[in-house]
Amino acid sequence: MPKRAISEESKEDRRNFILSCAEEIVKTNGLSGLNIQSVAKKSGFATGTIYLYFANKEDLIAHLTLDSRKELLRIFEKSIVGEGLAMKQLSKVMEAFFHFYETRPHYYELVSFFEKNTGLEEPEELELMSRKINQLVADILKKGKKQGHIRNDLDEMTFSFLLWGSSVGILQLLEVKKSIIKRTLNTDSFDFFSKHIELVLHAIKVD
Amino acid sequence: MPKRAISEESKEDRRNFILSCAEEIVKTNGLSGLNIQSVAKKSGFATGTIYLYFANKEDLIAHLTLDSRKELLRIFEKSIVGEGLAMKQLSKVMEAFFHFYETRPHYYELVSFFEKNTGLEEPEELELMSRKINQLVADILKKGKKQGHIRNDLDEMTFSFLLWGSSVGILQLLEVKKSIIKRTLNTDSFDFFSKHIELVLHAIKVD
Amino acid sequence: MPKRAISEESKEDRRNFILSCAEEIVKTNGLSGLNIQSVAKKSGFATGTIYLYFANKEDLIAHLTLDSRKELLRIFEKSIVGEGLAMKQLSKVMEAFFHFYETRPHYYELVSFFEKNTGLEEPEELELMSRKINQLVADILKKGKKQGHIRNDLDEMTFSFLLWGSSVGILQLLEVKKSIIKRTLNTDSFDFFSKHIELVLHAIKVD
Amino acid sequence: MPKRAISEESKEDRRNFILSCAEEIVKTNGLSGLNIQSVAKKSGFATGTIYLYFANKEDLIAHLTLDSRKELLRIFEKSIVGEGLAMKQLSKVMEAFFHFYETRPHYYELVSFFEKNTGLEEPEELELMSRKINQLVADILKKGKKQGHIRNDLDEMTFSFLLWGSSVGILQLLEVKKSIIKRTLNTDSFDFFSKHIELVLHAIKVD
DNA sequence: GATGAATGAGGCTTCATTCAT
DNA sequence: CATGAATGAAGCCTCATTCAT
Repeated sequence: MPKRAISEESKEDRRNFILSCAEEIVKTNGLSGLNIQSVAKKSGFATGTIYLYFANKEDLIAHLTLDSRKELLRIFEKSIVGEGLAMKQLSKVMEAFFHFYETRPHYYELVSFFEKNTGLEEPEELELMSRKINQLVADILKKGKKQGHIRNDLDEMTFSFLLWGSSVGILQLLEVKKSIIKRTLNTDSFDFFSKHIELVLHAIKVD
Repeated sequence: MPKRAISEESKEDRRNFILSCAEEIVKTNGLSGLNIQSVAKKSGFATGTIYLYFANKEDLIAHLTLDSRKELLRIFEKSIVGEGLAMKQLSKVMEAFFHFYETRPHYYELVSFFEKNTGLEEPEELELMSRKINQLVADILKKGKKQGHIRNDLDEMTFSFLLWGSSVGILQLLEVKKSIIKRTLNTDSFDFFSKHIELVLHAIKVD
Repeated sequence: MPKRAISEESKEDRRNFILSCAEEIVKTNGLSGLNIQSVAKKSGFATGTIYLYFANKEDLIAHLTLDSRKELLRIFEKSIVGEGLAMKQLSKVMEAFFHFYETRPHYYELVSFFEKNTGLEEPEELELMSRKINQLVADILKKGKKQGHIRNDLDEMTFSFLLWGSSVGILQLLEVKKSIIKRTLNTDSFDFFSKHIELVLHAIKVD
Repeated sequence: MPKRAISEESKEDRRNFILSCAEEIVKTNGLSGLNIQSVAKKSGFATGTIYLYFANKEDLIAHLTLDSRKELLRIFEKSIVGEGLAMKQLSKVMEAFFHFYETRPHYYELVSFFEKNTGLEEPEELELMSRKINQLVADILKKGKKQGHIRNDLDEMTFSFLLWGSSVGILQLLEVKKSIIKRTLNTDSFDFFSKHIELVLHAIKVD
């Protein structure tokens, strides 16, 4: 059994290694710059070997996305530790999102990959992570309501979706128009995103 | 009715026809499903003919985007006609955005095309349209401040960018997760987007 | 008749104009950069119009070459005027060749065009000009023999061909390796070609 | 007999095979008749396979040229073996050139390929071979001077370049005008080229 | 398991030439 | 005569995937 366990483990390791290589490529060249040959080269494996670990390119991308979301959930959970106030927690989560995003300028390409390709559904596990992230935000909301700081007439799940969508959209905008925004508004990216946070908090707080 | 004028006109017509064919393809198959050959086939022209009207594929995409933005501006302008209150105008503009978007599920792919391809800058005219749209929103804000309905401590341009980014993001989310949202929240797309409008208005209104 | 004559003339003019435009393109972009569309654009005519003056692209190139050779003959003839000594005349002709060539870096592409395209024969008129140029050199040789300065055991026509071939070859080499030659030999193009002249004269002179 | 070595070797073999197929095409149809598809077809590989062995068409042409030059150097070296007199060696080298060329009517197209395409530089290795060939001739010259048979006032490198250029030019002329030359001069190609050799030797010999 | 050579369809673009007006 | 829009074959190159070893 030990032997098996070891090889199981190393297989998992190799899989993760390939994934990390792929991620680096996406970071550098964007999703469109990702191809199996380059992943093989970077990881030191042969082309065919990649297909031993992933059914196809799409599967690889799915796992790339999944990993990102897993990490995002971890980051979110860490960000609210030790903070009692829901409003503050929300703020922390959003800031964490900003920082997560900043190191992954091409992340939204991954996120949006699955609907760009007609008929492609998100793999199940991927959706699970999304739901967990959603739940985390919804829980904060609920807590905020109890604390009396957040409007009671606000569906938690709806807000969670809206927050996600709007935040991703603004980070995309930053990615696309960073220089224009900087020039026009005379602020840096974080200042800009902070305004978003401020507006969101304002929108949901009890007057 | 000089001959010149006619041919000029019909040339413009054919150009627009090609553009509309391309748009249809994007609608159906997404941007990644757009290729010159398919545009040629759909429009009934030969491959080379497309290149008489557009310098290359990128140029065609640019004009696709440009046309969309032009129409969006038109729609925005029309949406606020006859409405005196800034808050109402903003609401109308956002609703118009929703309806515009609903008929162009792949529009954001166009919008984000130019930065996904490293080094590709937005053509000038394209940026001009963006600026005009931004200005339209900023003007409404300014008016709202005068009317005393919108917070004075809100930079108009910043808000304009944020509104754009968040709205596009939410519409993307709808596109990607329409069914999940419907299932989870038990609402339709417009209801969902209306919540976004409501939150935005709440965020900026004078208490 | 006047009218006809005029239009005849202007037709010839337009033809020459097109030719000069084509030549300029070859000068700038090389023969491979020459295409009917660019000739049309540069000359201000429509694409189809070019085909009213030249049967096809090949025909146009043939006339381009023909014109060059005509001018070359003119230049050769002028170069020997007023010079009585055959050896000096030969020297003058070769110098003239160098200068002619220098302003037409892509001339040899034209010269060699006709055999690169399998089965293509030189148009008759083109050959006539070649023969005339050959004759001019042969005549100088004959004269030089009479003057007692040039070896009698030298077939004039053979030499004429050899001179042409070797000189074109050396000018091509200069074109291709100008910088290497300059660097390696520490001379300029004319110095280099002068060595060629010197060697040729040395090779044929009576000891 | 390690497996690695075998596959390495066979890979090299296949590469050479592709090269030889390409060479045959150039021989038959000229450089302009060379296209990747035809190389693939002739070699029995798929289009994409060619790109496993050569980065692009240009690279393939470069190696075609390189191979030719390598062989030319080999031939030159062999041609002078066992011959002590520099003048005789030069003669042998030139004869060898003639024979080499005769079996490669399109060789000069390869040689001149790299400058016809603006901005295209000769690959380094290619230049190295040129330099070696040049050096071989220069060495013969030097030796001839020592032997007292070749003029001392002759720069070896200059002569080497001139010899190359003139010889290539004459062989090109032969290629283009073989039939005219035959008809006009009543000699065969080798006789014609021999005259060139004779003139060159005459030009450099000590009187 | 691992390899990596091979595949070949697919996509972009060019350009000589034609032809209806 | 002149136009210039249209053609479409041809060529370069990429890359997801397969399969024999």
